[in-house]
Amino acid sequence: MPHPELSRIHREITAWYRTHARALPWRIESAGPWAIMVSEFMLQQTPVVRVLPVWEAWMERWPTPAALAAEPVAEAVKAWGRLGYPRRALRLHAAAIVITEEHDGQVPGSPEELLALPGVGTYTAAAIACFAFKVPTVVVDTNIRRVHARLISGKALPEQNQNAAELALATELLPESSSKGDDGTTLANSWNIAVMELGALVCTARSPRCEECPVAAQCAWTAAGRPEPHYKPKGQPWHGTDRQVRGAMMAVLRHSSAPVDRDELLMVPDLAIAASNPRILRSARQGDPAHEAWITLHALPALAEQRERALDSLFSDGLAQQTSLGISLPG
DNA sequence: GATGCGTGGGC
DNA sequence: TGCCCAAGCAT
Repeated sequence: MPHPELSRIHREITAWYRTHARALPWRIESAGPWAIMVSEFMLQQTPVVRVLPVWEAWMERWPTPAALAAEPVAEAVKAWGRLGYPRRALRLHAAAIVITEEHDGQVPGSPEELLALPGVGTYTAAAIACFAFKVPTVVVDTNIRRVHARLISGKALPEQNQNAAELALATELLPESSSKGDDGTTLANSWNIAVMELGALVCTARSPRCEECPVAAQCAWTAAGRPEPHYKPKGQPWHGTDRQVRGAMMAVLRHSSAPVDRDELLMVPDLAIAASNPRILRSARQGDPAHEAWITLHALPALAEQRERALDSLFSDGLAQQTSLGISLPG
């Protein structure tokens, strides 16, 4: 059933967005589909403040998909820096190649075509279509899910896994796109970005700023007395995991101009041994990021077997390759 | 559908 | 300090 005050909620949240939205560079008028697509890849599980400088450098260096596609994928991985989840850099590069070869260098505008690109899933396809091409499609991300859970369903948090009911709810809540603005924007486009921003700035996961919320009076969660979550989010282990070792190995590879010897990557955790290693000594200048990466890797108390496993997973993900000269980022 | 996948900041 | 979280995707 439709929410009794839905059109009021549409107005309140989109009006709030117009006065409170952050001025992000991929939101300005001149930001094209590629700029938006790059931002969406980087923003997958990574906060805006950390994306900003990397996005600026990326767009400066690769202003078009073809520019990125023309470079070895290792350059993309290095430029990705410390954003995390470096597989995203591989996929963005791969997507740039597909766009260059199959879409005449232009980011496609339909959710279906976007979905076929590497690294583009349901959310990213919808987001690019909505924000870059003004397609009035349903967008569902973690912010939007949380706002819906509170505002409509009266719960502190959405379910741990997105389900069909959430998609159905998001579809019901999407405004009609009967009238278009001068730039082709419909209320549906504005609604999607506005709800996301509300979730990011006000209706946050922890310590929501309900006193600043434009729809606090309509909020089912507030009306219910803001009950606690009905489940405990399960934290991801980090210390001592393969992921930690992978991350440290990737940092070494990013900073290595030459291929790295396999035995050095797998060297047993021992700072004394590491510090006496000729390669590491060579980079032992003060503040040298390459040296820092080596020290970090060899300070990890990881078993030899675990290091083998981590390295194998880098190979199978395509983040590292074995050449006759040693291990390096993929060509 | 449950897992694995980085990184760093905030509380 | 340790834990939680951040515009998900692929398998």
